[in-house]
Amino acid sequence: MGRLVSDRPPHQLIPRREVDPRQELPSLELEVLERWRERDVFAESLRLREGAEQWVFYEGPPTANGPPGTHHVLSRVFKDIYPRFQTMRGYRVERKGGWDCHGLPVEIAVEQKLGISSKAEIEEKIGIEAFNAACRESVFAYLEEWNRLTGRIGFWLDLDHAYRTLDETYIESVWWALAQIAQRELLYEGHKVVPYCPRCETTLSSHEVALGYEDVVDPSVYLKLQVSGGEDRLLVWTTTPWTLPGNVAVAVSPTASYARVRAGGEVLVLAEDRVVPVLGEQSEILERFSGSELVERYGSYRGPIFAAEDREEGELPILADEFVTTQDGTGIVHLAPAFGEDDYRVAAAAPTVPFEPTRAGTLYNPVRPDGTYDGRTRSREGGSYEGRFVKDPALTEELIADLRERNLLLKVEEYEHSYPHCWRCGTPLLYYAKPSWYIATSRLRDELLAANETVNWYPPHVKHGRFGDWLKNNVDWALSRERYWGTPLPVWRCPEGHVHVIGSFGELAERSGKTLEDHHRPYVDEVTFPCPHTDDEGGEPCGAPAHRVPEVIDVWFDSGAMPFAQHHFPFENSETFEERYPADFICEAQDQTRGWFYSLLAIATLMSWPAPYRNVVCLGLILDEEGQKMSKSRGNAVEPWPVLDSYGADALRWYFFTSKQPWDGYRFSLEAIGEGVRLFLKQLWSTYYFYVLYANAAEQDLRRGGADASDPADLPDLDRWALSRTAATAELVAERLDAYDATSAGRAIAGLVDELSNWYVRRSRRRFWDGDISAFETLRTCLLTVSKLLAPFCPFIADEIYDNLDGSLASVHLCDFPRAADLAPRDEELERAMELARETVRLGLGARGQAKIKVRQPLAEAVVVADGRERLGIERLAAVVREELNVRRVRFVAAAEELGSYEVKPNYRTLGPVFGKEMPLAAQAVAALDPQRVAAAVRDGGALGIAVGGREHTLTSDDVILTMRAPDGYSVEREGAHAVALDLAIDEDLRAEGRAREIVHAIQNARKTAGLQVEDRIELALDGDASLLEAATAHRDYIVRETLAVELALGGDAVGAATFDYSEHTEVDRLPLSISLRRAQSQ
RNA sequence: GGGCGAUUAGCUCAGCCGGUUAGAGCGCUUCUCUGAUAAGGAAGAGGUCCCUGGUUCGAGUCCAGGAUCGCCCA
Repeated sequence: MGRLVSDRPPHQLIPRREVDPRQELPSLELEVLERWRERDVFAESLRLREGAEQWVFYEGPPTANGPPGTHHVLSRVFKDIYPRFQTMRGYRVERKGGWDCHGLPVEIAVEQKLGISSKAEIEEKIGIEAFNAACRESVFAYLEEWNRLTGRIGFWLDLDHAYRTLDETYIESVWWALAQIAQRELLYEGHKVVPYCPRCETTLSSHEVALGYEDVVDPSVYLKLQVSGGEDRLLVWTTTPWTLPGNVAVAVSPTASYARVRAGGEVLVLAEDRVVPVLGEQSEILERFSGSELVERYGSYRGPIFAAEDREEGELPILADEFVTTQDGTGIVHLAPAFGEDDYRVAAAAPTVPFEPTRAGTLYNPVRPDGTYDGRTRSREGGSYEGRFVKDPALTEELIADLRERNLLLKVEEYEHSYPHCWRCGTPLLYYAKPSWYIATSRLRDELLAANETVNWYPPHVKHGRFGDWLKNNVDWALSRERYWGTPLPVWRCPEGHVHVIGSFGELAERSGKTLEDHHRPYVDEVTFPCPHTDDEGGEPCGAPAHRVPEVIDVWFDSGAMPFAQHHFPFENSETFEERYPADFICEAQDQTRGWFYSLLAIATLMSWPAPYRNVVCLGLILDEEGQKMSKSRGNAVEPWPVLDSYGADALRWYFFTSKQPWDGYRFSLEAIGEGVRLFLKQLWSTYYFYVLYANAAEQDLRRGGADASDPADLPDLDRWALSRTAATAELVAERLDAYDATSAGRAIAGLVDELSNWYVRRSRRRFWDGDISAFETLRTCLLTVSKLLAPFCPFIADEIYDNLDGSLASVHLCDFPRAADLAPRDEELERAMELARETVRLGLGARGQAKIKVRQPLAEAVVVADGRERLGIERLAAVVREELNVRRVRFVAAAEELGSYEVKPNYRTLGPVFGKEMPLAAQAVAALDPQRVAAAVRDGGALGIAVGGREHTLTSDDVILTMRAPDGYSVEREGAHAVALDLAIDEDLRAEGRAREIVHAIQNARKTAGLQVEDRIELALDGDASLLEAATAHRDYIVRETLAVELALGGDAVGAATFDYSEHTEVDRLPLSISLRRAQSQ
């Protein structure tokens, strides 16, 4: 941060400290962090807005049981920028942190640490109490690192009062919500078909399933099931014959084509595509019809396939559903809702199947949790399969033999496929319906969709795309998990089956007479109370002992409850909750569409509240430079700390904000971060450094000048231009940030900094050297405005600049965001004029380049072709053009005839809609006009008509585009309607001035080589070619002034090299020149 | 298999309501300027706007189909 200049009384234009032009940004950031801490800036920024209208942010809680990665930095900086912006706009933006504490990932981490891998081991070896204690500890293993990173990247979040989903208050709010849901009769016990290991008796996560795929050979069984009321037989294919006792229906594809086929004296029905593969070339197709027609025609078949003591012979329905394909098998599948997810879904939806998912008892499942049949299924001879393991090959043989005996079997083949096995014990997994608690969200589908309509999504396509589709296809929320570390499901049930949902800890204590300090498992499992259920007439309560069901709840319910649970609503803080509902802004990665974005909306809708958020920013994925997903196993993950240490947080933030729209995902590139540092942060820093350097150098002048700001109207055009551009940028940045478009906003700031650095400062150097107060005022105002605009993006460098150039508040983050009213008024005329002047300079430099004449060589005249307003604009800034092009005069020519002739083209954009199909003819008509007449007419506002297809049209100036044609014999650069020509004649006078400038340039280089400071005065002697000395004599004052020479000796006699510290021989214009100089002793 | 998104210069990205010679930055080549700036300026090389159809007077832009990549879901 440079040394503090403390002996200096404060003056508005004089910075507090000097600045290191080569400042390392990461170390600067650490100092700024320290300053924030000392001045308690974050808390102060909240205090400052006390009583102001709230702008609400919800933190989606991460889990702290692993280290934070680069993708977390991404979401955290986006969670930071908008709250900072809105705070500066005057809102009060509380930023309560949060931690997601429960769930399977935590349990798995603990299992690994303890060296166990099954539920049995948890319950028997470790015990739930010890296991959960370990989880509680493990979940915050990386809390320190999370907090450190959060601070380091400048994410202002209230970590001291972060909510935690494991807190008692949090759990109680969740229970309350579930009790509300139960009261609306939206909570029910059904089944969920899950991958299940019958040996471990445990459900496997999809990740675990993926671990255990193996290629196996299973029997592939073709069944022929006789339709009701006819002899035709449906050909049904399955590779899991053990599921046939659970069969309740068959399904076909509604759209596929099916065929009746005569084969071996029977008529079989199967998908037309499958006739040849299954039955061979010889089969005779009798008839074809679609799946829907098949359903209509047959309706049902004779079942059940295996007799059971609780099932009667009768008819089972044929259903149609899209999930059935004709890629293999027969295009007809059997449905056993207990053993297949599709089966379950289709059976549940069909009114003809006596199965209602919300009534647990209606699911037909003849297999026990250990993978053996219960006593119900009967063989052909009436024997029982009780106790037989369903995947036992011997049993499979018996089942097949039984089918064959009953003439239900067409054939058996072997089928090789990839099938999931338990990664722990190798047992083939069963898809098996496990009892599970659901929330009937599908009944609220319309409400969910309506709530979604009130939300602004960024990017917008998520609303009716990914998220809207998900809501449209909503299925009931499978809420329960047969695990340990989670919010216990507050459902108690008595042996009679009466269910009671507890809505508060107080209620539980009252009913049970027990008070718990920790409502996690296993403690809560031990609490019982007499069942309060009464029958419909009232009367005596049931009174049987009610025990809690063993499940915990889905962690997504935890985090989705955060709008109220973080405040322990409704038990306390009702007002706080109501003030902070809904959120104005949330932001997470796009994978949260089915996660937090959904759980928030679903719970709010279940509570009959409006949508819990108004604006959602969905971030994309971070890929590596090759476009590959970052992963630890692949070793291509970029860790945040090294990036922060070498480039800094501002650099990383800037990259995320401005390199592209965040929802498109990133190809993470250190090079791109470095580019942002070089082209933006360093450019800003050196502009700032320039100001500080010269303000300190011109201290005396600035003090004399007083601190009164000049009247903007009196400022030079260049100043007014810089201020106007700054105001324009401020307007745009606020507008873009309001639209959650940090990318465009940031790029606009970068554009402004570039204009300040490469145009304003470049054009104003001399004024700063001369101590021109209005230049200092202007640049300071622009830099301070930039620092405020930039504060939400790069909070560190912004704060440093503000603190040094102003510092009247403790931090830039306590300032108001720049408003139009506080800034100089826009002067759009001037902005356009400057644009033209810069264009003119560009063309002029091009002309110089073509003529190969260096810019240092002055020329007599630049001839600019411009007319009307353009001419006025450029004329206003002629001094700028003159200096930049190093010409003595700028002359304007209005008519281009002097430099060339016009060419006229039609403007398709305006003429197209008028002429439509006739457009090509109209274009021809325009091209046929005499360009000079068109130019004249347009200039004088005269009218010019064309006639096309019998239609007259009067051309306006917008309807034609006039361009310059190449002239002959001039050095001219043209673009569009502008052209610049240079007078290339160099007389003696110009030559001498050019040489004087070359000499100055050579002396400046010599000064630099000699190691002198910018402000050092010198004694100087020049010798060499006579014509150079002549030029030096002619421009003596100029040379003395530019090189800060207190003495200038010319010619050989004057040079006694020994008395100079530094001396060199060089060439100017290929003529010899020797330069000798030394620092002047006194000034 | 379904849904969503992406595809523009060697690289990273802009490109508005469809308008006729598609832009910027980086990188490369040549030149140039410079006492804040590892910067700036000029010129050059570099494009089948993924492909195929369609709509239109006119398509990078709108529509359909396809390809490739990514994500989500099966």
